[in-house]
Amino acid sequence: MTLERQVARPPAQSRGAGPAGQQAAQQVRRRSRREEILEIAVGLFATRGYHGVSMDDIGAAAGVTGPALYHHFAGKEAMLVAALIPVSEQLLAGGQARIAESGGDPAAALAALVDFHVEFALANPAVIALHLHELDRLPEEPRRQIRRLQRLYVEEWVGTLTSLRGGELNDGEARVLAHAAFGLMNSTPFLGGEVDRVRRAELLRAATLSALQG
Amino acid sequence: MTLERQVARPPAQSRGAGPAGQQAAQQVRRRSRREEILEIAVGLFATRGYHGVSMDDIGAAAGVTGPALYHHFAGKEAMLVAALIPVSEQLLAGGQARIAESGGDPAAALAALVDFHVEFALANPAVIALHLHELDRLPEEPRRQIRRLQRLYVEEWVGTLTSLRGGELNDGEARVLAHAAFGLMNSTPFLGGEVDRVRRAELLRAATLSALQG
DNA sequence: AATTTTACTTAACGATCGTTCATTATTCGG
DNA sequence: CCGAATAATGAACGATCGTTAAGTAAAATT
Repeated sequence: MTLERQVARPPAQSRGAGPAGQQAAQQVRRRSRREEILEIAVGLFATRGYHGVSMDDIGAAAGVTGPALYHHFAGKEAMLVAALIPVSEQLLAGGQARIAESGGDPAAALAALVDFHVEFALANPAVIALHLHELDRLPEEPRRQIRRLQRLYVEEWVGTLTSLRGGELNDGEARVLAHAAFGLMNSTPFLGGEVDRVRRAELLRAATLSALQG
Repeated sequence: MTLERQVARPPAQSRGAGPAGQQAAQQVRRRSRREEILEIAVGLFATRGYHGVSMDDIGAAAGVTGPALYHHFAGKEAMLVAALIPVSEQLLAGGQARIAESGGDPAAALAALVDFHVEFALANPAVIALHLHELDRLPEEPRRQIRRLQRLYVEEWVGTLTSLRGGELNDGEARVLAHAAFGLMNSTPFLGGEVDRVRRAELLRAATLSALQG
């Protein structure tokens, strides 16, 4: 009843419990333990919701107790922030880079944006879901920072769309279409297998481009 | 510190506290109190998450204390079920009706489905958001029932899509596109005003049809 | 007018949660 | 070999949560 926790972390016990943590200390610690725990927490948050997961749950999934997490994160909210901020930054940076590489051609920029976002969503379904669902669980300060990054990313899309269809769309309408495109491309975490990943990317790319080009 | 709750329910005090609940007892109870409370709860669930809202919160928003809610619902989970089941039923029934009215023409059926879903999403943004985010917070029994209804609704779309593009799409691929279309059309709760509702519906309809017709 | 029903209140319960604390074991630089 | 640093443990805290229970007052019913 009290000690049925260490389920994850395959060979485990390299720290703490076991008699000795001997071999391959550098290889096994390929990623810092902090990032390892963060990835586990993101998965739990994504499937059961931020409030639906306790610190003990996260610890158990990582092979430790709940309080042990406080050696890596200031608290539960800090884990959510640490998961969400890099996503917003990567999306914004990636979007800006794709536009810059398109040399002023709006059609090429849009295609590059769609390509980038579809790949990102397929590669990080859990974080995308978190970003969509759990942003409001954060306190003012970090939430505003994330929303600022999100807004900048959206504006990259809005600018590209108005360059392409400025005659028929004002900024507000382009924003509606941008969010619609995100909804379309971010639908990918909601379906497991059944269709090959490459084919799925192809379908989503084509559908998004059709939706945005009128 | 103890009695700062009755904020909502405009004239209020027709029951309980006040000296007398005199006029228009039939008109004011246009909807049953149960549905009134349910609508308030859905709004809170949608914006702050199921676990982010307490029974006391819901009660306070409805002008009563938390335990008073147990006269209308068996518990918190029962409120979520009562909110989600009718949505699934209405979507399925509406989708089947639109297809039946299209007399075997797949193109007309798809247009009718898109029209119906866009109108539904624009009319019920909070319930749509709930349906997307909080389904996993339910216990097995009602969750399975809702998922069954959802699946049947999706299959209506899949059938229509394969009738229309059967040469290029198998069932799994059509399912990916159907979910993508839902993501697109359900993006509407994520943007307040700025664009007129009629125009928004027009943009979403056109984008969805373009996305699905290849 | 008496009685049942409905809607609500306050108080309290057991459980769970995020977090802190004191302690212990392991790793590593000098 | 020693001592600081790191990582984790079990116990415990205050707070909050969903829920139950007992009692009250107005509305509906008879």
